[in-house]
Amino acid sequence: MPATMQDIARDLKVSVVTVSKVLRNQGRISDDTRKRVLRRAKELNYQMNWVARSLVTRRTYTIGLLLPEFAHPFFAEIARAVAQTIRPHGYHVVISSFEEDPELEASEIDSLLARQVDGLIIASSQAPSHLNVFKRVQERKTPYVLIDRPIAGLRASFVGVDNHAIGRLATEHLIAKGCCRIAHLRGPEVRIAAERMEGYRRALAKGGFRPESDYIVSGGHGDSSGYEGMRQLLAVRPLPDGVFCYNDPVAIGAMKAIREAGLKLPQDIAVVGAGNVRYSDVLSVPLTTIDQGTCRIGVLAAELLIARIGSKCPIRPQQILIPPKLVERESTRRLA
Amino acid sequence: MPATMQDIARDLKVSVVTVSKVLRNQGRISDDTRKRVLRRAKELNYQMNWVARSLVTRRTYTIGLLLPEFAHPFFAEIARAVAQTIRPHGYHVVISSFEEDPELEASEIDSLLARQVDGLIIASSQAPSHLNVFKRVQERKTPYVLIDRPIAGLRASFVGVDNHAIGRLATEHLIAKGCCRIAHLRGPEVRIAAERMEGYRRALAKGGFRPESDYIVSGGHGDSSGYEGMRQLLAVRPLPDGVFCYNDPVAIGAMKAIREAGLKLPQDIAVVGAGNVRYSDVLSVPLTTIDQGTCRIGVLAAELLIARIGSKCPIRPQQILIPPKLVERESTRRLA
DNA sequence: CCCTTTTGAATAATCGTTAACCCTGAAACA
DNA sequence: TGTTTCAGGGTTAACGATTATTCAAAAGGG
Repeated sequence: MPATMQDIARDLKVSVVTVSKVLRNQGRISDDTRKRVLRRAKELNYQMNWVARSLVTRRTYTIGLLLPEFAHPFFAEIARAVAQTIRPHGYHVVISSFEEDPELEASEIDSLLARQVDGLIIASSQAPSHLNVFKRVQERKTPYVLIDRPIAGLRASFVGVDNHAIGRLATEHLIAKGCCRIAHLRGPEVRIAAERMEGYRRALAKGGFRPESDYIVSGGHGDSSGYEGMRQLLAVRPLPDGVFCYNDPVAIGAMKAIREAGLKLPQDIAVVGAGNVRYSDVLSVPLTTIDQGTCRIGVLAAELLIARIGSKCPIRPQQILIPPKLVERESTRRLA
Repeated sequence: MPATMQDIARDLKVSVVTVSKVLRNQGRISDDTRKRVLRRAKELNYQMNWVARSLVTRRTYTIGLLLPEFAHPFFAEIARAVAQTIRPHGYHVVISSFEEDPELEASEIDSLLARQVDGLIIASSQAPSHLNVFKRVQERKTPYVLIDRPIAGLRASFVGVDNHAIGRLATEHLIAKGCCRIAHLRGPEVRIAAERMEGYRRALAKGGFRPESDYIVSGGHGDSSGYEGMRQLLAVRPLPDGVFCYNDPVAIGAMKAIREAGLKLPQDIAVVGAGNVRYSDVLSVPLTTIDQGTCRIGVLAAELLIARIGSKCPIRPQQILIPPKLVERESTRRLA
């Protein structure tokens, strides 16, 4: 039903190629013809059929964005940044979330490849032992950039935050604030969480503290696991006077538990989160957190990908680690 | 580089069509041929080229999702629901946000049409006087569903919440809780905000209260405008003892202002939000709010759209209003 | 006036699949 | 024996663009 180049060409008694050239501003076309084509195109309300163009140019101007879940503010923010960064280049983003399910992730990657996306941005949940999907991506020579979660043993571009530094910054801050029994609500069994904990450990050691295993509680990445983790910590004696939480939601859950226990925040227990998620400054006790430059992750990943798509010869993988920044708020504002 | 049906056909000395038929489970093919094709396809790691298929079938199995901004939890949630609902049907979603800019919205819609999406889901920011974009969509006969924000004068399918009921529910709840000076922090100058306010007004009138114009403050939809709006309200005498806020972020901002003023929540001022956004139950004073069935909006819109795409003959537009539900939490839990 | 350039546009050949028809040989039926 | 029927496939022509090549006419040059 919508007009095609053929319609324009027929009406004007020129060839389709001529129309195509005018519309792309390419090739030698007389001013007269150009104007007639343009006019007729406007009259017919012509819109390029991108599917047809993609078939021959092998470019869809579409990139796939694969996220564990995009209701999570962190990933939502990244999605926004990616979309805004690529739009000026004429790209669109096909988004998909796989709910932390590696198999679903793999099948979605294949699906996006079949749709001929020009590139992929992935916050992957694949175990380092299951990298077949990525082999398939590489065979196709579809550029891709990993974000947030690096994968050991995969030579791929990556944009993320320095998780080790997050743990270090948070812990050093708590030490500077005079805490001497610093606990850690760590995240799930993935690399990022391990790195943050390692940063915490190093900072503790450097500060002259001995790490108590009672002070480290494992959990997930939601506020409920933060809440439960904190309840567990509240049973430990002596009570910790500072907690570094895996991320902001966990910290928010932890703060709830602390309040419910009748303890004062930050006087009795100081809390540091990570992520600088929206609303973390609007809580009853605004949360001190480590900003991971969420927005920049999206922007940089997108720019990196676009650059790779643009260049013919494959550039060598590039790793970008964004240095985190401490954002001090009330949850650690105690007499130092 | 990736294998095509031709590669398989050549290797097996059959025609491309035969391969195509096998891969689609269509037509009469002997069991032997079928198996050989399937085997070779697997060997070559064959993946359908959806662009090519789309060109001839005129189906991309892609829908466009247009949102004002998807870092907002409300829209992020909808996006998730939409994506999950359409995935089982083989659809993918191309997402785009237009930052509340009607012109950008229009150009994105055109852009998505050019990409031959099978359908559109839009939370539009178009003024009722600028509906040319939608005329273009209708001309193409691309099915679309409006969400969240209805547009007067547009015969289109719509899924949203009953905003009038939201205002009513919230206000009646405050009245039931014994508030007698109920203020309203209203949203921006759009229809939804007006409807919520109308619900508030009606409920007030029905409860026998006279609406004071001082008690209604206009604002935006972010927490900062809630904060400032509330500061304005705090200067009014007599002080309100209950506030119905346009949405949860506004309510969160308002609660911050109330706390800063040294007032007790909910004893001095009770607060009701709307949206039941994540984290609204994890605040220092968990927020009483009106649940708009965010997830259901996404699911229903997606199902409606898929149904429209599936049916040849255009079904008549369908409007779905989801009844909101009160979620009572601490921010209004006072002696009734 | 003939030859070379330049200009402007047409032709032909894809791109990877699918839709609509057509063909062939063997079994079934009369 | 002649006619159907049907299984199992092949042929041809799109789909709506782009790229590469070719070509005719006008323009320039000696």
